[in-house]
Amino acid sequence: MASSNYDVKQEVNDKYSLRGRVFCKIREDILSGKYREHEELREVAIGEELGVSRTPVREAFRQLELEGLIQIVPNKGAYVTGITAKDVEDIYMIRSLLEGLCAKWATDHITEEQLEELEENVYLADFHAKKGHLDQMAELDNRFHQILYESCNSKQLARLLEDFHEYVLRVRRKTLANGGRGKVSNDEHRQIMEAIKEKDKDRAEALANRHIINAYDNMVKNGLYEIYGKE
Amino acid sequence: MASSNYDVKQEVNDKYSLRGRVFCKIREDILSGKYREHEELREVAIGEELGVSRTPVREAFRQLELEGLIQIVPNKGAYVTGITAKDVEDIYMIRSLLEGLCAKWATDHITEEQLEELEENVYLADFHAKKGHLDQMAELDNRFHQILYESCNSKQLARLLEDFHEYVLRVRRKTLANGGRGKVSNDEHRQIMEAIKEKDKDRAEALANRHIINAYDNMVKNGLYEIYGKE
DNA sequence: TCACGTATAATTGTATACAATCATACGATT
DNA sequence: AATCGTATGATTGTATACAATTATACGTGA
Repeated sequence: MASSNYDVKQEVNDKYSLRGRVFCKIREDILSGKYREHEELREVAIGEELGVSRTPVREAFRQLELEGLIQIVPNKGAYVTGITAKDVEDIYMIRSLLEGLCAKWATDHITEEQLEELEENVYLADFHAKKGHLDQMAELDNRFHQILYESCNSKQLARLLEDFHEYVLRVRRKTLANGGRGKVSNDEHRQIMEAIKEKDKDRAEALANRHIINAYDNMVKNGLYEIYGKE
Repeated sequence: MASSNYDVKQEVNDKYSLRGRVFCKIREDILSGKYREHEELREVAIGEELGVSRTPVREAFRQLELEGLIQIVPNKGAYVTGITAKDVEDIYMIRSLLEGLCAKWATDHITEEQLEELEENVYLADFHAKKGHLDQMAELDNRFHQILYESCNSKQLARLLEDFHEYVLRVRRKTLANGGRGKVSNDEHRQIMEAIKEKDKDRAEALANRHIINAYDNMVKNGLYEIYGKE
């Protein structure tokens, strides 16, 4: 599962280079929760763990800082950024608008192949929802949105949404594992897919908008973001 | 003028440290057009120019890559990213939505002081518009939007908008220097300010939306983005 | 003349060494 | 006992050295 989540960065940051590997590894460790919020990351420790010197680690840190995953205090250290409840709410509201725009643009630019993959995705997800296969559901959900990003014909928007998508991974993973939402979420995917298929871009936009808001509401309803600080 | 544009990054990247200075300097040189699109940036050359070694330069490169200003090809080099006409269009459309959201949120959270500074800003800009003071107009325009970013009560949204705001600086600067738009733009600022003052968040959102679209339309109308490639 | 391969130079990638800064602990002074 | 100052250790910041990779130039062969 992790593979598809981080592949996204390959273009800008090929993970087969040392630096790329270091970057991806630290990022994965943060997103997976291995490094906790406000934890201090030491250059040598991480370097030794990954078998590299401080240099690649430092460069990875600079990037992670700009991604917002860590915060570097000059001459002091690097600390894992805490995501507050407010941050999560903001990001979902922003994402709602952007996913809507993405769906609208995708309606104009999606290819036959991409549309078919969307249909297949929804169909498969239906199956896994019935079976209760949470990992596959998460994977398919990722892929559904990824297809839309790819088909919106905008590198700028795609880059932005990919960043957000990953940023809330810590939260989102827990959300999908929650009862019922997987099925409902996929129904919303189907509606979005059908709107795009019928070239109704305004409906696609509105549905995508709603889809993200619903995901957020569901998260709040289940108190899933109490895990984050109130600050 | 440059000072206020780059101050924004101070928080994440204090410019009084060596690395911060290097980062800001290179960024400024790219935004100002000193380094042209697709130009290759060599670590030693820039290091010598700034009187530092390759290490801080490399770290700055990593950040600039993530900001989208340069692209690093492994084992080859760092190249200034070209902004295409399509990129500019996309960014304005995205910004339109986000500036709208920002204005909406600002309506709820703006303080008396911030509102007063907005009023003062609009009043002053009116004066400079009549006098044809383009530099001051640009400065006030930056500040107007910056105040909104600060008053929207969302670090996430503010960070995003600040990034975009800077990203299109190369374009925007030319736009404002264009006849008439300065005055019209400030009129739109006034309307937005008044909507916020009257706590009409939906109107503020719609006006802010429109404000960015208008800026873009004006740019297109004047053929100002022909300077970028068509790719 | 053109194509290919090798050698050399240039540039980036990584590791290490040293300098500067910050945190901690201990002791002196009040 | 509490507080301040200093000393020591730990950590980051920067510079440099070396390795790996890539680009260029030249020469050889067809």
